[in-house]
Amino acid sequence: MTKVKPEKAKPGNLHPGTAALRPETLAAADRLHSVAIHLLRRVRQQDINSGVGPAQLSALSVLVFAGPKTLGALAAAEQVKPPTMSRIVAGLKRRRLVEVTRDPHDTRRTHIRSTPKGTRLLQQARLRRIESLAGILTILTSGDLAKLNQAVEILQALLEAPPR
Amino acid sequence: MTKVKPEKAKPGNLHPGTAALRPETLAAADRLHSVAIHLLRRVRQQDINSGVGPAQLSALSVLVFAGPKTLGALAAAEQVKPPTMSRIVAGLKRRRLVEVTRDPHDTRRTHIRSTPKGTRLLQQARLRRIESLAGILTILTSGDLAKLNQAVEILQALLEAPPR
DNA sequence: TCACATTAGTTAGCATAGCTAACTATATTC
DNA sequence: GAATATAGTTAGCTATGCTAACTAATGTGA
Repeated sequence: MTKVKPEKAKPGNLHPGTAALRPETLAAADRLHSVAIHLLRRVRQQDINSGVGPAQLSALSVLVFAGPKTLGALAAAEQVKPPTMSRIVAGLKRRRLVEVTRDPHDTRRTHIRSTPKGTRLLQQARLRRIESLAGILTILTSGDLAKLNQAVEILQALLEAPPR
Repeated sequence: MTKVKPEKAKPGNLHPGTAALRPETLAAADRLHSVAIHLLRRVRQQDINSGVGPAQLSALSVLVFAGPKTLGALAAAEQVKPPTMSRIVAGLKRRRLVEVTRDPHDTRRTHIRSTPKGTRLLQQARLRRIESLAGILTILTSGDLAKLNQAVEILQALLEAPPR
């Protein structure tokens, strides 16, 4: 947290360029929000077993699935400022989960990549999460699972659209 | 983070009492997991405007929507240990967002309730989140919105079922 | 070419948030 | 009434977020 203390805001004018939101859209957003929170809270418990903090795990995930990145690019991907990412990477490096090299053409830049150990650890942590979630989903009928998949597809498309 | 460093785990035996998970269930869990992460990451950006940290905001949310709680009950609701909640409540108290009183029948216990200021702040923060999410959902056709609502209902039921 | 501006990361210092261990104070139990 | 159990707090560690200020390297332009 920073020292910012607005603590005052006028609801209704938060999306200046957006027309008034319909009540049913707001209600849907509310329920979706709540369900997403509870879902992730459930699976997040699994991460304790990895022995690595959430920010390090998340950054490592980017490196494993999107390939090596410079520190700045990694910070941007994680929506975090460079000093924060600098420390997260230091932690990963200390645990030998990533390798850091200097760019030969621009020695200001650093390239960060997951080590085999890092990739292994991430895959296991990810599997634990996914399995814990899948364990919940097994109760579903195949029909309900299909409906769920449909909704996930809709949301994926929505999130890929550029933010207005 | 604590000093726990298992960093080793055997996938496949993580749910001892659970039969092997079907690949399509795992795939569905994977996609659902990913979409939930990106969704919440998007709305979480709104919280910066509240001037209160995420743990305080979340605890305040419990107090506003579920009513007053003892420190222990609040810690349990937030899946956090008592010392952690003790500090979170101290922060909320310092900002005059909650009131803390002692139980007259058992003076070890403290009762924590949101102040009007706390309730106002939370409602505004919540509205910002919901509106930012609803803003994304407005792109949807009413058919897609209905499908989404269905899926949310399915998930709600699933999460209310007791964890095995 | 050399001064200046820009860019990439790091360091320092602050606040928040998680934990365990150890403590205080109060209730409960035998 | 002594021992035990329960509710919270304090102390001290790690981790994660920020801004401000720094170093070092690169790019630009007169």
